[in-house]
Amino acid sequence: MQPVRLEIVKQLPGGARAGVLHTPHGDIQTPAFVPVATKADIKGIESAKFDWLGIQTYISNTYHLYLSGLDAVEKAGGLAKFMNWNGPTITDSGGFQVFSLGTGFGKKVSKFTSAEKNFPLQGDIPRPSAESFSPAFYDEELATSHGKLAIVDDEGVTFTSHLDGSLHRFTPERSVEIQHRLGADIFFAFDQCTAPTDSYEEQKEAMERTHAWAKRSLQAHRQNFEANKTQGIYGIGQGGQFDDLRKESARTIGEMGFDGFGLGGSFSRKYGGNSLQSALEMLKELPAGMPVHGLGVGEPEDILLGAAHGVDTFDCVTPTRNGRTGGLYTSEGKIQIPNAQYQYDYGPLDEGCACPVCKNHTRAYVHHLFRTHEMLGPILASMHNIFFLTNLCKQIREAILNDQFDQFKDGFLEKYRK
RNA sequence: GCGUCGGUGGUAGAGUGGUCAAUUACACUUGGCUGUAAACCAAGCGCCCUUGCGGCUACGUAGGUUCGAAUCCUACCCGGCGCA
Repeated sequence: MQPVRLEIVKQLPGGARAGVLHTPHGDIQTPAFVPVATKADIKGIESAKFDWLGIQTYISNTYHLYLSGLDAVEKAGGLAKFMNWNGPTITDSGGFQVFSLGTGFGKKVSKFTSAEKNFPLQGDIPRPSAESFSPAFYDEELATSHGKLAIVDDEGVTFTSHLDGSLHRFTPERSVEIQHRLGADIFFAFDQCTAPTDSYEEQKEAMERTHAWAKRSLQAHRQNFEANKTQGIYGIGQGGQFDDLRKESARTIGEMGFDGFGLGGSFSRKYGGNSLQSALEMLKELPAGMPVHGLGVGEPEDILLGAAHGVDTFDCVTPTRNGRTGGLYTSEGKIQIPNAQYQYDYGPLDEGCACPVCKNHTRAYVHHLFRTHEMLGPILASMHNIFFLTNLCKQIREAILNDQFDQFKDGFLEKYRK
């Protein structure tokens, strides 16, 4: 019996579907929004409040927990127990950090043949073979800030810790091993993330490397008998904004035998255009019934778009990062609660919102908390935002079940976009 | 009363003859945030306009020295401290 399985309750002709994602630690009603708990916490919100906010599961990060806390998590009995959470958990592979700390961070990226370089690898870090050091990436800004390097080669990734500049190395096998130790119900294969602005050649290279890493990640997982019974592994597809690459990637990953599929890439506007639409082309190429997760998809419009195509789960930092920095989601679009206009606004954060924050507090109060730099401000804002997105998914699910998805979507967007 | 130190933009506080409409921080105004190097980042922040290495008014008040003053001199006003 596979540990992770999607039960499709209803699927519309257009692709949108409502289902139940079964995991060893419980079911997830889909579509579902998955808050990000990078370092074993949804920033500012303890697990006891998760139910209250409609949180069914969350996703933590391999890279961050590897750098600090891995042993403590493992000794506690895994991510969920460590956080005193009795539901399903997910971990991301760390592939995004390679992108975020490497080529995606800053714009000055130059290539060189790293086989010529003599890296000061320490301790028991396995040195990659010279022939595997094909064109790699060197980030000048990172090198400047740490005096070190961020490198991708075919075997894996050598990187410097953003915390202390120390040198580390991830391979697909290493990422899987760490994720086994974290023990989440669902985890992701190690991949190479790209930016929408990357060229066709760069996307193709990253996609092919991701495929090779996916195969190795899957193999590393299947070889672990215990982990196979208790954890499901999702493969990640890449391809940027190029439909042919996306389809090829989906077919390749789709037939490898993963328990689920992740839409990879970065959908942030700061890296260029929006490649989400291209990524959604992947769904048509996947095996029927395979659960699909949208990695880093978290703007309401994007969740609606993804759900319309059949994406089952979405994770994103948007509710917590926006919330922490003063941005609130409302049914009439995003607002900046610290702005002067809310100083004497004694209405709820969002009219009609059923979240615990809106029931108990006013815009004027949250505005005041931000102005005075009280930590409760970012916390309340994050809570409201998370509820907004989990509730959006809940409404999407109900709309699908009631054959009213299109009406709901159009109605929501019309109001949201003002 | 005498002596002494000081009065700079919303606040604190730099500057002590030209490169000063004035460093910096905070405050204020606004924008951004999509698998979290993020309780963050960015822009603006005297007035005017045909927005320009533009004009005008500004560093307690009033004069003065100087080609040129927030910066030097004089008087006055105000404040801290010390002595009477």
